[in-house]
Amino acid sequence: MTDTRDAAKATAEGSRDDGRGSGGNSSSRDGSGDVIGHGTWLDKLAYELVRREESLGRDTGMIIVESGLGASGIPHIGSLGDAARAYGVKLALGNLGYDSKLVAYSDDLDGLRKVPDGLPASLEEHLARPVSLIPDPFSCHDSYGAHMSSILLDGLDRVGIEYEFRRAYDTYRQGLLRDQIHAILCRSAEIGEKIAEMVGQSKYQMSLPYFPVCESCSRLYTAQAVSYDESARAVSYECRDTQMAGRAISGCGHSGCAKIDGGSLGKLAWKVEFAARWAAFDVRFEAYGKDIMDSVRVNDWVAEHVLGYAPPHHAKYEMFLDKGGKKISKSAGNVLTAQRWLEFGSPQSILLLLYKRIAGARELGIREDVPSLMDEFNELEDVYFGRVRKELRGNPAKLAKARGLYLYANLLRPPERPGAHVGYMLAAKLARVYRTDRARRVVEKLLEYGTIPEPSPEVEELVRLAGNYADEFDEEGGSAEIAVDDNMRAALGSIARMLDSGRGTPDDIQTGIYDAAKSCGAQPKDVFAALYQIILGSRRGPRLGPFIADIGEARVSKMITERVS
RNA sequence: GGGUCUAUGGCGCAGCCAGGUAGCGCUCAGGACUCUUAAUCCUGCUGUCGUGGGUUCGAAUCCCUCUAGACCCGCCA
Repeated sequence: MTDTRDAAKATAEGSRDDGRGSGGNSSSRDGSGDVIGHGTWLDKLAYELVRREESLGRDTGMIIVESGLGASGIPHIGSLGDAARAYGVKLALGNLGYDSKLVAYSDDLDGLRKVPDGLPASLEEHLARPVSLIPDPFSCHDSYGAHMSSILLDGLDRVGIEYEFRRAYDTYRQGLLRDQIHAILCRSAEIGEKIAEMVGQSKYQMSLPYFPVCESCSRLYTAQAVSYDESARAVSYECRDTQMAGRAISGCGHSGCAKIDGGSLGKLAWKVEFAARWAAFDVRFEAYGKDIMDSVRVNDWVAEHVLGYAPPHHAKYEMFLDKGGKKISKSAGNVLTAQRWLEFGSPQSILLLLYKRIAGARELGIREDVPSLMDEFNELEDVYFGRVRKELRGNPAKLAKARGLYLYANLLRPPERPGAHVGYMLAAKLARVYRTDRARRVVEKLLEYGTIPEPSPEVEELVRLAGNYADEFDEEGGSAEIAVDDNMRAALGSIARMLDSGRGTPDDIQTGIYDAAKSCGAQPKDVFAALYQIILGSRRGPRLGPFIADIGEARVSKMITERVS
């Protein structure tokens, strides 16, 4: 890594940012080189990309990064990840001094191959039709495809990602890919051979890598392109029965001729479509999931050798898995959408998840990951604002990376000062106790504890999120066992009676508990622990006197009685 | 058949993609503090960083081998 000082770096130095993140740009002590940008994988990727563009001699005036959005199923958090990471590269490029923008491209001309679980079976009749021609089963958008895309776009909007939206439907209708389609179809035989050689798929040795939409029944895939007329720039096809996702789909028998310039509807096969788009839109970066690795390899070859366009720089990522280690399915049952995450976690927590790293698989669950990412964001904020954790002190590269990660999680627009840091689980626990008038009462408690100096909208938002978490993932803590011996029983009984008399100040209650424990020969420590167990389901908790006064003496008395008798 | 990822104290994980003292959370055990701010603090659980090689002054980290598990692709897009 001795070659990291060059023009790109110099440009990066010149760019003005917040003035803090660049503080880590000093040599690391092993002398292996300077930190690039903000020291994260995004910066490294952007740097590599720029170097490559320069060696290719391409213009870097406006670098397009692209993300493809599936529109055939409910978009899960992995789809958001593809776009968010591409946007991260755009930000890193900007930080290095290059203009860049994200194109979000909806594959809304893809055919519906399978009705996702949880959606009406009436969609069956539309199988193999382009999703942009299928009516929206929820009747709120122009089409099925538009409905699905809108869910993802809403997610992007809510985390603050900016993009230029494009659709396959418009792209083909406007004939934007006509030259690329022509070039590909003219050399389809050679491409078919190459695909067979590269990935073992023999299909395109027999048929053209282009799917017209049958003008009679408006289905894709059944309409099989049999020949291409180079001068007319049209494919002739026959609509035949075919197999799709393991089931038979009937063709209508229609024979037709489809122009490739937008006059007729149709699309390229995936194995060659990316290449056409990259060349037409001048895409310089596109991330991809490992499930389409083969397609990307073929597309790279097609771009390079058929279209004469050096393919974009890539980054491969693993799928997000759910906690069982299964791929997150697109069926409605367990889809982890951005919207669902945002019920419990902040936009920054989602971005932190996606920007933290790209390599490696990860199992993802809201219950486990939202609290830790929410807290991790606070830790990074502390690092960024100078309360450096000691293990980072001796390592400038890692310090820069931590700060950089914070910056990206804020989309490079960090706040002026750190927010109030409240542990997520603490907020959730308090929210679990105070279910009515939650925001006000939890904030009151936090003030009382000295956790926060004053109420703020951010804290209220945290309470709202943590409250949703508490409601959704309510741990029935009452099930834990308490060792109740005779002394303990007597003490708890005595406390219950005291609470029933109901005239205690918080201090009276606190003292009363202690006295009851001692007079019954029980360890106060154990009695307190038992009470926490009964009330909160945990071994510890807030100071009990004020706490019990807060939630109601009668209620606590009842909880004790129910538990001990 | 092809490919990718994962393997780190009792449990769960971070660190790896930019090599530099093996860390965090939880749990458990013991101790300090004669009622506890969500108490706090101390100590311990003696980690062959899956195996075997290689590169390096130095490897959990980079390269190769092997083992086990998971996932993806297999003529759908």
